[in-house]
Amino acid sequence: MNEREFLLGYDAATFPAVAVAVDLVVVAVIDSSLNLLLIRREDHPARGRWALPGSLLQPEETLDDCAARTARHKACIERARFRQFQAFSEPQRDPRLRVVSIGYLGLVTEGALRASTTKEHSLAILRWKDGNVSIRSSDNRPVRLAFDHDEIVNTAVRRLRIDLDRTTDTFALLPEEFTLRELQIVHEAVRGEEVNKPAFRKRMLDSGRLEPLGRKNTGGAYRPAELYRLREGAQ
Amino acid sequence: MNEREFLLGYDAATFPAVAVAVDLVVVAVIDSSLNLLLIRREDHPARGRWALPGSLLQPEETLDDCAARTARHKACIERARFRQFQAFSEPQRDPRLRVVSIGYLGLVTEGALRASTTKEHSLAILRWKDGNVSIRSSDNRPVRLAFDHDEIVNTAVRRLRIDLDRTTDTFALLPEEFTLRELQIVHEAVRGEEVNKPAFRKRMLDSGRLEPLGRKNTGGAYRPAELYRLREGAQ
DNA sequence: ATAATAGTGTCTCTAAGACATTATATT
DNA sequence: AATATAATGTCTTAGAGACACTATTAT
Repeated sequence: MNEREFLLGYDAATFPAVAVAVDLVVVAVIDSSLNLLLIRREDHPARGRWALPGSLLQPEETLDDCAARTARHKACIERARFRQFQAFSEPQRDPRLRVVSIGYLGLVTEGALRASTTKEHSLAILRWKDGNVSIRSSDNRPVRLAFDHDEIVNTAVRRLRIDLDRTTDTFALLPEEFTLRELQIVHEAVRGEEVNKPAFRKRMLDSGRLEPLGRKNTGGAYRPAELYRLREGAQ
Repeated sequence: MNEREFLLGYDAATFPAVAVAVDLVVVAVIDSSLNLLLIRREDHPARGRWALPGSLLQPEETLDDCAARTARHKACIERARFRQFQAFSEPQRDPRLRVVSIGYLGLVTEGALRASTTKEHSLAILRWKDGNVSIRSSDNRPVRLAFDHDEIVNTAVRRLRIDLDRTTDTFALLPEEFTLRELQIVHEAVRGEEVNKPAFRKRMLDSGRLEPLGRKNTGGAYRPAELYRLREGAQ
């Protein structure tokens, strides 16, 4: 029997029944803090609770495709880049059926997050609290998400912090043109602590990632700051 | 309808048919190089090719459980800690059926890897080659693994390098008691480049991760080296 | 004694933190 | 002119790389 004959006779129905899903952690920096997009569950289970936007993986799509589709349809996010960070597989994590969920992190600008917060959406604030991420509502009350989504958010923000200097993903939290002060605020929000200004500026300017635009941000109060953008092809 | 009633009536058979699997990247350092455990495929598809040890996720187990089970049954590895690093989801990556595979990295000692290399197993050598990982047989010929396992290995070794200083996982590549020179060789193998000796020693000793044992490795040739072990609870 | 490896000292360079100072626009 | 923020300068400290040197033990 050659490989072709084998495949023709293979019974694809004999594998264990598992569903695969994607859950999105969509984050922006607003008022110097990380903000998280939540969606209210309209149906059981956990009806009425806040949760991460998610979808089941469809037969013809990759996980990246599924994340992009979920962002479009459930989070009104069109252009963000989503990155896989971890799979969650506790057998009872979804009471309906066995779902292995792949967590995806998407970083967007404040404007994009505000634009995608509709009636059934909400924003929560993420703060570092002795080594963990605490999720709070805008009136500073703790929020407990549906399913294991608290854990998914925790893992996502840890990964975000690890990748802060290692990749250029973090720049997706800023508009195309930004000032060094805005970049510093983003770093402070991700790290959960203040950053030394001269050292930060030197490090960023020496990194080769920034392209000065030779223009300043008009419209702000007091002295305007130089504008930069992420250099094309920067690692 | 409350949540309990909803769940009783929920038809779990309506989700898209996907199988979930785990693939193991089992690595040790032998002769100053990263070595990878491979298993020969006995059945179609890709019969006769070298592949990573893998299994389908069973209904009652987590992905971590599945990785441990696969290590026991398909790689003769009992005690290693496996860490998830990425999910692979190209729809055609397995010709039999839709399989989303979660890559797991396990670091073991040279002795453990040699002990688990049976008749149907083989070792390949991993080398950094201008930004990618090249997989070669012991006689230095390139090896092409089954399915997308080349890509899985590549991703695993990148992750290993990222986590080299960030976690204490790397110490699993060494026996319980080791010398600083052996630790340096492990770091050089993972990074794919040489390391400055005095700086490396200072950095390791200052890290607080090492506990000197006050003994030396007897039996070696020439001057014996101080023995250390990973300090309990070290981050 | 010799050889080979273990381990250290010194110098230099770079990066970061602390803190103060200068610069520049808006009010 | 006053003010709030942008941007830089200086000093210090810590860590890493280069290179040479000393130390120790098997042969």
